[in-house]
Amino acid sequence: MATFDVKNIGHLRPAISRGETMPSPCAACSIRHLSLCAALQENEVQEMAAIVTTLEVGAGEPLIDEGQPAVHVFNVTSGAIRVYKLLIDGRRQMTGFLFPGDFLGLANEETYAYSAEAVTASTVCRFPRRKIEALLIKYPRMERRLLGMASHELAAAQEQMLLLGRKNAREKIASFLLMLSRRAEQRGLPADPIFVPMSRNDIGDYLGLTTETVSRTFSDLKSKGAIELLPAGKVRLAQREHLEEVAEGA
Amino acid sequence: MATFDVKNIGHLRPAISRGETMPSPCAACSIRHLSLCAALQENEVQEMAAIVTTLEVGAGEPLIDEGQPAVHVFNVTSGAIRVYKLLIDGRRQMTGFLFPGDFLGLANEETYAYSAEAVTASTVCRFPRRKIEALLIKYPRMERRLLGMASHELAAAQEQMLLLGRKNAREKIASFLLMLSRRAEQRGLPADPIFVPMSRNDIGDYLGLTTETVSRTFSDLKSKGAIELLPAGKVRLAQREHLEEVAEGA
DNA sequence: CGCTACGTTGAGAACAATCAACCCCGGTGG
DNA sequence: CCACCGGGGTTGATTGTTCTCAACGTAGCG
Repeated sequence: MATFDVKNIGHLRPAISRGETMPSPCAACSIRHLSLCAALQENEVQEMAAIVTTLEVGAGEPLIDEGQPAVHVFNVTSGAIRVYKLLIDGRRQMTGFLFPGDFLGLANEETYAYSAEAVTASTVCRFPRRKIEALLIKYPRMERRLLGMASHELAAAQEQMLLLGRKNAREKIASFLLMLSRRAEQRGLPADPIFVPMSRNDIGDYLGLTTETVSRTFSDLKSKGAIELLPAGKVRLAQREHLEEVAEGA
Repeated sequence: MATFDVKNIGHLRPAISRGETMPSPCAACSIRHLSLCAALQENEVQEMAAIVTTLEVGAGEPLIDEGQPAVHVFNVTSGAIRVYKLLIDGRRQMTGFLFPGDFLGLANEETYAYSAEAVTASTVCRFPRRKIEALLIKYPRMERRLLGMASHELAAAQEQMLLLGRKNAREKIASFLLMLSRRAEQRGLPADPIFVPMSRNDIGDYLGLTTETVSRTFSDLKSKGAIELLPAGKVRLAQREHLEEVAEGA
């Protein structure tokens, strides 16, 4: 047990600190085309680089705590982040899994409305919210990009509501696997043997199911030949067409 | 059965047409402070008025069909609108109920990702999407307001995911009634005897329940004295504190 | 080498869905 | 005028999917 860590802060290790003396991490950012920074021109990237801090977050470590002052926004650059809300008795609903390029921390209120933790060891770019807001005013193109990302997220949230409210366990799992596949593809990773870094419990909390039901449903899909469970958390979508049909409720 | 109506179009009756010859409907708009137009100054309101069409939509009539080209955006000015997505076998998930001031039609893609219908007779302001986009570029303040509305909606969507994935029937109904109460209050209506214009079936499709479960849960809350069912779709929240606790999962 | 976290599988329970009957009300047409 | 019809709501009986509780296997790690 660490002895001198400030709670929820000490684990966040700056990997590369403020931009001025170091080479800009943004210039070489490999996922910029996916991120908020896609909207930026060269000189604007400089301004972002000047206010960014690159952080490493270990597996399971918190990044955001619901209810805390919303002083930072983040951009995921590697790894996977889980975002969730809790009921007071501890029931948890994952509202999303974030991958490189995804944005995190948008808040209307003065406090975060959700919590976020690393699923696997991850790196994120952290920006002071106030400074980002100033940049948004200065560069409307960036604000437009952010609006685009927000409305994209909104569409995804509505799709997830359809899943949570109206799909059964098998349809939920099929939808989930296909979602991971599509997002991997967007990032230039293989669309078929997909990497599933999160636990059965995490998946359950994302889909409104229990660990056991997730496990049973995986087993069921496997026994029917629709998927194959490979070592190291990889899953092969052996019958993608079939999975698509199941996911749509056909 | 109407004989000459163009399908899904004929029922949309322009109440007041384009702004130029008519007195601007926007100038007297009573819910402007709640709407996108809250961000506008007098001369900017003129520009909105120039591109707006005010429509009346009868109870049950469609406003948006999922998959159709997203050529308009809307602002609700009276009544109530239901927004939903369907699975191919007909299962329906309501993604929201919209009331005066709420915005509708934001789309990243070229087509709508959801459908929308009037719950009760309603009026909406309709704007050509292209022209609104031009105004957003011209007036960044308006774009900022829209981003604020989008991130507010995103927070609401996450709250709804928590409800759909992790709350039981009683908690869902309690949350729903309190949501209606808060939104009525925001609009200057009484927060307590609330008006519930939508059917049990609509409520079920919003909460991920069946009609029967919604009805039973209402009856149950009534028998426990938590609510009172008044005539004309009004509901009294007799024990608001208790409902709050139930809704939070306490 | 044991501990813990995670995953799987089984048995039984529970909550909500399904199927069904009935009521009430408003609209329509005989 | 009134009988009929259809939609919405309520309630009951039964079913079924998922949850809960439990046991056990396995892999990683101190």
